[in-house]
Amino acid sequence: MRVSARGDYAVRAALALAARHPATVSTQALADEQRLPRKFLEAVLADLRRADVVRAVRGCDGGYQLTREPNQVAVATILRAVDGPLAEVRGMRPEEVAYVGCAEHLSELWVAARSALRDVLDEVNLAQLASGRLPSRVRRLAAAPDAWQPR
Amino acid sequence: MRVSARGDYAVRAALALAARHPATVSTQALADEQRLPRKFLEAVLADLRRADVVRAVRGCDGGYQLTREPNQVAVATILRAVDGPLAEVRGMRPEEVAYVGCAEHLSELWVAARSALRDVLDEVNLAQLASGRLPSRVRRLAAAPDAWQPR
DNA sequence: TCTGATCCTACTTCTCCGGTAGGCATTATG
DNA sequence: CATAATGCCTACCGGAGAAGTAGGATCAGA
Repeated sequence: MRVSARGDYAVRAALALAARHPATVSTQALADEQRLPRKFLEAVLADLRRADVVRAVRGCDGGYQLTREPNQVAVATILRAVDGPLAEVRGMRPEEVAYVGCAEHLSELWVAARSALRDVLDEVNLAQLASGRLPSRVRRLAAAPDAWQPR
Repeated sequence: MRVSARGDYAVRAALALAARHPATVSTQALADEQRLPRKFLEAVLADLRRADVVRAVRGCDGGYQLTREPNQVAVATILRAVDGPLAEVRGMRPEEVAYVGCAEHLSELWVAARSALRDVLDEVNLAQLASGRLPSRVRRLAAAPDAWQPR
């Protein structure tokens, strides 16, 4: 799982918007609050707008606001909007890579891995993440013995 | 989760080696069997050798063999050997990214996602994958309602 | 009209990815 | 000893994407 700077910034900006929902917040304010490069964030927010996650208000006193309630926006939705699909194998979707011989069951593994990812990222929304009240299954994953240890 | 061509090829080559374990198999034979570009596969196998996943036998009739039994080699081990860590956020490990304000709980989410990935990729080994006898938890993930549907 | 926003296009710099080429080192076999 | 098959090493290439940056056009409220 590779979360790019775009993905990271997008989630953080969305969280900042969720915290002030339904107010309108400018790029500058978001950038200051989360210490993000403003111009780059602009491009990221444009992605979120095209994906209909946020709405833009132009002109003086403009900015962005979430189009839905924070508890209706999954983190996965944001990540998909700025980076592509959650899981890819050689640039293709896991279910569409074909294997021969002893590798035949490999697609099943990739699909299972994606499914595991979805069970986390599609099930956590901005309201939960902002408040720290994550679903119990997710909390259990993060609390696993070596979860915070690198491998 | 982004599995590169390197990762995909590495797992498939390892599976082919597992199928003939403990025989020695040449790069050419592996490439033919799984239809992989031979020269590129050479570089991938070099990574696996440096990670001590396979042993190389030089000279005429040389090739590669697994250093351990197929049921002792996790898929995650192979992926880490050729692509880096399973999970990265902005090029860093999930546990070492720091957040301020309303994004404070974000690391917990990243760690949970990595943990979910590990629960799949670290728990499946070459013997299971070659035979298709995946752990029940993994099979259940792949059998989930929309697991094979793109999102 | 002025000001503070978003929006759009373009550009840069750097790194990685996928792959290829050629030659050297090693070893079993005839 | 010669040969052929193999792994090993270095170098190279073209394309794509990542992470920003720059500058200006456009829009709306005071």
